[in-house]
Amino acid sequence: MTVTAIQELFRAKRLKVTPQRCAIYNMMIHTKSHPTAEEIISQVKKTLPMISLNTIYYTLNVFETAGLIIPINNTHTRYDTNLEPHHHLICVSCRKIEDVFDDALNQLHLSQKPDFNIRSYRVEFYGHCRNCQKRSTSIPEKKRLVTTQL
Amino acid sequence: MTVTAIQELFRAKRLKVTPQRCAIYNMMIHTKSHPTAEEIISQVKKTLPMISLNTIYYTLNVFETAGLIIPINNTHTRYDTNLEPHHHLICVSCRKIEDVFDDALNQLHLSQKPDFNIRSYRVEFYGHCRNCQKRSTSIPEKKRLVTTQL
DNA sequence: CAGTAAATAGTAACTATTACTAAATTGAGA
DNA sequence: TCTCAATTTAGTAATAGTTACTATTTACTG
Repeated sequence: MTVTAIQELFRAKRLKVTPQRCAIYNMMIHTKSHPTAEEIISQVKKTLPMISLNTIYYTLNVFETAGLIIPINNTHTRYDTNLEPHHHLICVSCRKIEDVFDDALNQLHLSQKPDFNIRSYRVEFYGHCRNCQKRSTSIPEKKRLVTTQL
Repeated sequence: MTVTAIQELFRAKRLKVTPQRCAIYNMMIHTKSHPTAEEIISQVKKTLPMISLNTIYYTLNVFETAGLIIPINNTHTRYDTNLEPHHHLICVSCRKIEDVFDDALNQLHLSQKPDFNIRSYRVEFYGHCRNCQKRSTSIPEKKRLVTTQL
């Protein structure tokens, strides 16, 4: 993805095009790992030395709200005693986690990666729950509101 | 699951049987949600008022290492720009996240829950990577070592 | 029962993230 | 192109989830 393609993507999402945003997104799509905020800033600082962690978090929030990225983890660690394959519906807006029990999903196999000793697995569906579909853009649990439509 | 069954489970895993552990595990398997440490302690305090958050975290760590629970989230939020269905191998020991691209896994469907507007999904496989299988019990990224075998 | 290794709970520290805000920058319209 | 309003940036400070350290207590082994 070229820099101009990134700019077009931002404009399509009604996001302002700033050097910081371009650098952050450019870094993120060119890394194979799933970077943390710290990993992002350490890379981006090579081209934008003055960038703050604050901007990283703000921008990640904007990207997430715009549907450009998905956070894999989340602040509050949640624990599950059910080790059987079962699955989760995660509302990206209000963060609620709902269980799903589905036979077809309980029989997944992974032929590749034989050297990885798999203990369990789960499927996470990301989307908007019934409530958050009504409220459309609101983000109840996160206080900082970003007025970008999804 | 009865209290004696819990005690037997602990002994089978070579964990010491303490009132705190029994109360924590008992609370966790009797809740449908995926409780956070805060939610756990607020419940457990009803029977063990003196229990500390410290013990909650220590015990959760023990349970996790023993393979009794799986944390759904994690401290460092990781971000992913790849919104296409793709998947992750997560080492429960060293926390490394590896990508998996598998055609069969990219065609999952969820018939139930029609009121949840799904944007994307992913499969997470939990287990031990090649390196951590050798080292068996070590937990590189977490500093507090729990000498419980898996 | 006695000895020992692990567990508990308290205090303090750490660290990822968010809040607040003044200054700078972007994009839309004149 | 210039101006202006609204957003974005980056700094400092605060918050909150989690971990570190440690003295005391408790649970298991023999």
